[in-house]
Amino acid sequence: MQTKYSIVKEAIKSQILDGTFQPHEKISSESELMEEFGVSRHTVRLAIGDLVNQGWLYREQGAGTFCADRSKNNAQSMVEQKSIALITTYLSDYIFPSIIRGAESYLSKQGYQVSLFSTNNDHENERKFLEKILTQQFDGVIVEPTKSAVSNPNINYYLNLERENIPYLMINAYYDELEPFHIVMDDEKGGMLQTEHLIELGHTNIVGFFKTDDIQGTKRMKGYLKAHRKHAIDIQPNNIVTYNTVDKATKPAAVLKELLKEPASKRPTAIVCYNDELAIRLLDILREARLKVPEDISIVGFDNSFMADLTEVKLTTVSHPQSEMGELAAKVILDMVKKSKASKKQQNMENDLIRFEPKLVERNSTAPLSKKTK
Amino acid sequence: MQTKYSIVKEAIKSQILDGTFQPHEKISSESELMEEFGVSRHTVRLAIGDLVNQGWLYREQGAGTFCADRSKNNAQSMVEQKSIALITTYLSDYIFPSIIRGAESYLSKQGYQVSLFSTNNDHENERKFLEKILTQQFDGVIVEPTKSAVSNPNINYYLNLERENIPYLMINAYYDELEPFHIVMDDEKGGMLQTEHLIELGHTNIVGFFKTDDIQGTKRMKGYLKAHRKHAIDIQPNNIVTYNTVDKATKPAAVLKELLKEPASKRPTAIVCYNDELAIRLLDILREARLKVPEDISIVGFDNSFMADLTEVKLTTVSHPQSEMGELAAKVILDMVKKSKASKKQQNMENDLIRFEPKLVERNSTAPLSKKTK
DNA sequence: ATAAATTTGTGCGTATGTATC
DNA sequence: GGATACATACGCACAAATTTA
Repeated sequence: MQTKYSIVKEAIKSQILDGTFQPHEKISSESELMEEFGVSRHTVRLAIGDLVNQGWLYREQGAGTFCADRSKNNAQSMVEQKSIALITTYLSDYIFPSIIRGAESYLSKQGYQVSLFSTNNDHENERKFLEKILTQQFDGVIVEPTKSAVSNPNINYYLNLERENIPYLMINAYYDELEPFHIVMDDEKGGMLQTEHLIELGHTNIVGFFKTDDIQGTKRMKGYLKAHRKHAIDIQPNNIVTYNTVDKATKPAAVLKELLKEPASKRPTAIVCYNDELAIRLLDILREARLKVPEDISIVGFDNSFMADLTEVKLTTVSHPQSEMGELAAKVILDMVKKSKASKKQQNMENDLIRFEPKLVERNSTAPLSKKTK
Repeated sequence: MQTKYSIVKEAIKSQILDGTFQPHEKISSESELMEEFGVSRHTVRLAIGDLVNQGWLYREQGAGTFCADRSKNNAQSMVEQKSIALITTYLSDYIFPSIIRGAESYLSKQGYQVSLFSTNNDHENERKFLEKILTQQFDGVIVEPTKSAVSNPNINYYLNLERENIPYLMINAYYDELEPFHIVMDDEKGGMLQTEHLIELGHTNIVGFFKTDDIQGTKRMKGYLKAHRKHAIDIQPNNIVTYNTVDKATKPAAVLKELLKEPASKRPTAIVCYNDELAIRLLDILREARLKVPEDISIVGFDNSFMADLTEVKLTTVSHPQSEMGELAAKVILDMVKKSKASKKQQNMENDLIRFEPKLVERNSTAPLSKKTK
């Protein structure tokens, strides 16, 4: 070892080994080392660069160069996996592909790999995947909660993620027990928008269909109720219909059929739907009943999915950021990953959530209450 | 990656992965690389330095820089990942989510992890992902080819997969140069089914729209031609319309508009579409032109996607196995993985493909040629 | 066999950009 | 906002090892 940079290298290494520099302690800056050893900055950087590559040091731009904590990943051989896990309820249906795409494309661009897990809204699957994620080493996890409105049996697995310092965040909804960072719609406001839009069009007999095993559905329902209260409109007893994942294909359609049997004066003149998927389903029922949308009955969807634009009657609906939400989730999780790697300890985000503002998207499935149905 | 040295780095890594540089072969000298990339020697050295540290290259003073033999250091802890990579063109659109779901659910059940990569039908992205897959260790790869009808610039990467004994298979289409195992529709027969159905309904002036930058489109077109020949029907010169991914949103719609300007006696009475997505798009055009489907004009889609059932006019279309195809692909790839692990040498499958039989799904977008348009 | 050319290794100076405190 | 520290990039010079004429 006679080269200047290896002299510097060895000197620094000694200082680490003899405890002059403790783990996470800042070492001298490059310019200080220049003076100290009487070499150029380039030479200092060569030495430090080698030590960084060998895991002795790590650099932080703007802050300094720090002694690494080598007690940790000794055997780990730094495979540089760079992968993020993405757990969603469904992956092929509805707006989920768009959300996933937003996340996938951003993460790909950043050189991360995306591993997909879909729970089919089943807690058992969620548990299996969390186990897998804990076993292998993922850098971070994006979760779309399974049945977020009911209590979650897998809380312990999430706590383990925290213990192992694997950052995670939730989208669309969150488990209340955990208070994780989450990115959601303002679903309550969305529900209000849907309902107020109809009220402003003159409707007072508005039936609402809400899926209540996830948190979005309960919040949208809350918005529906609030809108009625705000405009001092009584809600007909049969006008709130709740359903679950299991009966989503049958119950709302059946209930609507029943409601339509009422005489025209009593039956609802407008429908608020939990989402576009349901709205499209109900459109079929209305068509069968020979009711014209929006002349005879108005209907509002939620999520502004591709479906809203596909049918003959273009749906009035509420915007959902979809791929934008996915991309934001990707950005935030990478940020969390970076921070967790740097500090190796629990971080606290300034905010614990990001909320997207819903907007009403007016198309032609809603119209003012017409005379004949009055 | 915008820094110059990482551009150089990635470029060199690509050349290693695509086989330009074989193990122990000398790569270009630093001064050659300077000229080639138009950067300073310092930058070249940074790039090479990184790659040396990561084990891609080794340097010999006075002799040159050489490609390392990476097949050796597999001692690398063998984490028993059990993961499969899935490369598709799109992941959020159309029938792809269903295919992916079929594969994902099966692989999950078998304890495999699924990593998703979507190319957006761009060869450049496909290359990036193949590099990633070669770098990390995947057990197997399912590929949905990007622009399968045009020659593929990434053939070398697939050959490298074979060299490294990573099994792969293709779905929906395949690269002709490679003769990989593939699972496809019988697209030619599908095209015939579409066209014959219309011919049997009495149509003779049938316009066909085909996306010809993937192999499915060209095969479906072939089926369209065959059906005409079989029934000895001449094809009007303007009745074959081809388009590509880039102009799919504009060209077919514009061409159809032109065709509809013809007098009723000359204009087509039926349309064969490359897929349902296009059919839905064209339905909009027909609606604008105040033509009733199927009374005034018949239209046939392809793939039997969820879209076919969503619109006011339910599309007559050709079945696509979708999630079934995904699941089969998953089964086959696991089989190949098992075999490749057992024998450690090139396997030959008995068959080199599985072909799904298409079936016509009759709904109400097609009708017998009516008197008035005759 | 020797000299010349080539190629990597070491080292310095300088400038600009960007992140952090 | 300003100071500090690291990140990227270009230029030059000479040394040491190897190959080639």
